Amino acid sequence: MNKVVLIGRLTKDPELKYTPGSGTAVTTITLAVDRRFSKDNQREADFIPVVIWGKSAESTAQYMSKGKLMSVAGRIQTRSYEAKDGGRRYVTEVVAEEVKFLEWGNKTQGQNGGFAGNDEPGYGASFDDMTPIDDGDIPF
Amino acid sequence: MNKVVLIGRLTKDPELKYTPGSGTAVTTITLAVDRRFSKDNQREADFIPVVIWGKSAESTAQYMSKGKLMSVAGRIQTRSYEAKDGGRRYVTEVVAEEVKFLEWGNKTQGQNGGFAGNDEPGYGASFDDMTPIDDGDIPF
Amino acid sequence: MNKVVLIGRLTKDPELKYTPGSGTAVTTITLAVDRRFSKDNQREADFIPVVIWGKSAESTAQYMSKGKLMSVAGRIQTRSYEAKDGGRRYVTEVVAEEVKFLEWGNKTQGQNGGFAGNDEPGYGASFDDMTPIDDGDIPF
Amino acid sequence: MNKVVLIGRLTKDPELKYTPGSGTAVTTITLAVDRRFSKDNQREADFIPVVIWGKSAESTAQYMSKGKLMSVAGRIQTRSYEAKDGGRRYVTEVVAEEVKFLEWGNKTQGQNGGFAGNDEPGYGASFDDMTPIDDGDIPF
DNA sequence: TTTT
DNA sequence: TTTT
Repeated sequence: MNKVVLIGRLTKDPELKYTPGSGTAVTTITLAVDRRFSKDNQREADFIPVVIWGKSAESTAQYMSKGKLMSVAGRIQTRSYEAKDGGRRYVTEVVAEEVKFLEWGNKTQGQNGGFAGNDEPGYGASFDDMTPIDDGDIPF
Repeated sequence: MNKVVLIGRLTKDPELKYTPGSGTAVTTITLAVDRRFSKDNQREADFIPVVIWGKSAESTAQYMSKGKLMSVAGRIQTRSYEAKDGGRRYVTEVVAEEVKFLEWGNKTQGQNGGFAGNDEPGYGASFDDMTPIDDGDIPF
Repeated sequence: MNKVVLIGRLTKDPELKYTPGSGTAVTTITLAVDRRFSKDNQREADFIPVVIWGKSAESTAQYMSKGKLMSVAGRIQTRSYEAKDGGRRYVTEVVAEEVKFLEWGNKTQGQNGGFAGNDEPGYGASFDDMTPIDDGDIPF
Repeated sequence: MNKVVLIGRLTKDPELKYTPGSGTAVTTITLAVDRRFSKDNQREADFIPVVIWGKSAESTAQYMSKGKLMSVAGRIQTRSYEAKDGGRRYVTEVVAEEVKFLEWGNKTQGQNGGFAGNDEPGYGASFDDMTPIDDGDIPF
C-alpha cells in the first residue's frame, strides 16, 4: 500500500519532455503544499517533486502554470542515480496516478486563459488515463 | 492537503534518538513498500524514509525490528541540508502521524517476542499520540 | 487505519447547528464527487454525507454555499438510529478532520463574496483546529 | 478525488456471488475498523461495508474469513434502492480498488490454513487486477 | 545502504 | 446484524 494525496501550487511552469525510447510524455513539477502548523506563525510549505506520465503530462503542460492550484493522487517512488561527483544520490518523489486542475491558466494564454472551460473558474478537470508506461527513465 | 498511507517492512532495526534540545524521542526508519506492477516480473519495492516522533518513536523502537510489517499514515515533508562537500542536499521523507504494528517482535526478544500481547500474533496496535513537537531538528 | 480524502461540490447550502449539550458547532453537508469512469459517458457523481465539527463547521457555514468546491480529509464513521417506522437505519458518513475551501462565496454575500480574501479567487484556506468534541450526538 | 484507505477485520466470512448479467465475481464484506479515540475508554469500531469486484472478490472469499485483518484502498460510492416498505434507502459503501491480506486463513481450511504461503504468517498479498466491471448491480 |  |  502506497498512497499519496496532495493539493498544492506549481513552483514553476511545467516542462514537458518525451522519453528517448518510446516517446512517452512526462512532466516533472514541484508542488508547494502549505503546512498546517508552523513553528512560528509564518507561512511554511513543503516542496514536493511530482512526476506525471502520459496524457496527463501533456494536459498539465497545457493547462497549468506557475502558481496554479492542482491536486495529485499517486504513490511515492524512490530511485537513485549517479551524481556528477561520482556519489550516489537518492530521490524520493511522487508519481501521479490522477491529477485535477483546481485553477486554470497557461502563461502563454495570459493569466486567465483563452480556452474553453475557462469561463467556469475553478470548475476543475480530471485526467486519469495515466498508466505509467515506465519504459524508460525520466529523461532529465 | 498532504496525506500519505504506507504499508511496508522495516529494512533495518529502528534506532531511537532524542533531540538535543527538548529531548523529544525520534526514530527514523526506512519502509520497503512493494510495488504493484514491475517492468519485468521480479519483485520490486520503494524504500521510503519515515520519521516518527514522540511516544510512537519509542513504541516503534521497542516493538519493531528489521523485516516486520507496519503501516504509517502521515505527510510528506521536504527539507534540505548542507552536505560535507558543501553542496545542498534535498530530502523528501514521510513524517508519521499514526502508526500501526501489523507484525510484532523485537530482535532482542527473539523472533517472536517475549512480551504481553505477542500471544495474539498480528493483533495490531495503534499509536497516535504523536503531536510532532518539532522543536529541534532531527539529530542525525 | 481509516482515511478519506474527497474533493467535491456542496449539493446545498450548509446549515450550521449546535449540539444541545455543550453547544458544539456542527454542520452536515453532502459533497457531489465526480466519478472517474462512468458506464456510458454521462457525468456521474457520488453524493457523500460529511459531518464537520467545531470551528470548521462555522467556517464552512460562513464561506461555503451550494455548488462551491472544497476538499475534506477525514474518516468514515458508521452509526445507526431508530427510524420513525421503528426499523433500524444504518448510516455511513465522513467525519471531517481537515477542510480546505477551493472556491469561496456565501449565498448571502452574493455569488462572489464581499469579504476579504475573495479578491484572490481559489486562493484556498485550511481549517484544521477540528478536534471532534464528540460530546453529544448530531442534533438532527 | 475520492480516496479511502482502511485496515480492519472482517465481521463475518465473505460470501462470493456473481452478477446475473456477465457473471462478474463480487464479494461484500464489512470491516470492523478500530477508532483511535473513544468517548470513554472502551474499544470502539466503525463497521464499514466494502464491495470487492473481480479476481479480488474471489481471492478474498478464498483466503479471508471472519476476524482476519486486511487492508483496502478504494473509493466511497453512494447508491439508493427501493426498500420493501416502498421507501428509498441510501447506501454509502467503499468500493475496493486494491486489497492486501494481512492475516490468512479460511474457515474451511482450519484456523491457520493449509495452503502454500501460509507458512509465512503475515507475509501479505496484494490483489489489484480489479477493474470494476460495473456491468450490473450488486446481486443482493 | 535495503524488506518478505 | 458486527471484528480482535
